[in-house]
Amino acid sequence: MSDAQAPAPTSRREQILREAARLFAERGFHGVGVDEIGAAVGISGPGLYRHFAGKDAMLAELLVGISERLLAGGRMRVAEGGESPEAVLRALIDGHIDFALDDRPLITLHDRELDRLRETDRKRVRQLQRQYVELWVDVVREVHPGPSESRARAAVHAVFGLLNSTPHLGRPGALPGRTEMAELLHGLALGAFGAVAREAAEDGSMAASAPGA
Amino acid sequence: MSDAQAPAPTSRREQILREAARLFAERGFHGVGVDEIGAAVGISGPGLYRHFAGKDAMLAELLVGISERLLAGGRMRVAEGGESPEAVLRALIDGHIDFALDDRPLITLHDRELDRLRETDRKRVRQLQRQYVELWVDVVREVHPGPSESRARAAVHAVFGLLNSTPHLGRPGALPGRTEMAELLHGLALGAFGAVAREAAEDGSMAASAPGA
DNA sequence: CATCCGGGTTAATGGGCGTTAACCACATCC
DNA sequence: GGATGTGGTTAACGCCCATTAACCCGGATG
Repeated sequence: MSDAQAPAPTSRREQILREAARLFAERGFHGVGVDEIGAAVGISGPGLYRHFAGKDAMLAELLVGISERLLAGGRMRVAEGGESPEAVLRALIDGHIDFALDDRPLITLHDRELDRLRETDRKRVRQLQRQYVELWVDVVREVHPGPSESRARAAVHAVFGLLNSTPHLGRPGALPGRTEMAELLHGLALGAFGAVAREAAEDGSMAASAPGA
Repeated sequence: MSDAQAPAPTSRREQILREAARLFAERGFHGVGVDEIGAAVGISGPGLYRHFAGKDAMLAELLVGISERLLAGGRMRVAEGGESPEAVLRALIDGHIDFALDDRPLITLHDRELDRLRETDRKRVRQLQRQYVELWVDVVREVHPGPSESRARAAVHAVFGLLNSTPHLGRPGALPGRTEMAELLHGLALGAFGAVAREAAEDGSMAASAPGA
């Protein structure tokens, strides 16, 4: 009915990438054999070389791809510009959460296997990541004008760690479902950012804030 | 026979472990060769086998070791029991931050290479981790009685991600120094935990979704 | 002095794995 | 209906690397 011979729909290549991402995330780049990746998509062994130059090329495409999509998504949300900086920040957070929850394996790879790339690809990924971070930093500083740039940057890194924590979950149903999880993460991230502002306001001394019990 | 155990403070074995941790964290377990580890401590190649049964044994000892130390530290702080649950939580946070900042490579390994362990070691590490998490969950719920247990657990996981974010830093001096960083992370973690309480207070329902079942 | 033995060394072994070679089947095009 | 190209297959090659073998040396031991 749909797609008959459209220019490369969702087949093979992407299927391979998806499975490779999952396997790499589970057992690490070096921990996965080419044969396993093949098996995961029904073909076996060197058949993959009809689609990719090699194992490295798969990883490179995955990492560059996700970095680009993250940055593009972020830029889009910033460009759309909500009614306020706060709205933009919330949009950034939600976008990142969607990524973390839906593309869990990719998020894992993103900060785990970067060093396995060829110099040139690695530089590209790093640059994209840096731009993404700076995007957040700008928005955060707009919302919370207090803290220094380096503080804001560190906070952004930390919140990324927080949002990306989903991959490290305990398997069973010991944790909330997706929508509740998204909502919770959103709140945690906002709370963290709020703290950096509050802290800067009070400065130095310990917070010890027992919020109106 | 004679147990002339030299009280050697930092002896070989530990030196090897430290270097192995650093290398594993940098390039992944499979990414670093036995020869490299040897070279890092001045001996070369199979000389390591005078100290360890094999490469796996090193990783196992590292992961079990860090998990035990984390849990022991946590238990100690809980046992000491500050003047209030809040104080205990702050102590837990500070302890974890010290770990994350001082034993960066180990923290990295901790959630990166767990699957490379033999079944038995892996189970042990998982159990230690779980106990550590539950320790936090109890304290958090004492401080913030609102949220459900699964929410609290997810929040703890997320805050771990936040606190462990230090390894993923950009290299240069684009980030605060150690003491400032510790203080900042402390504030972020508290802010995040505070948020989960506030959030639960506001909409107060929907917590009843029993997982699993 | 002879003997252990802890801690090293280099050389050999062996398996795993990425990649390449050689070959094949089918659809499409002219 | 033969040429062609696309997506597979299995077998072979070669490297990397963990582990083991065989040998060695300095210092306690006695």
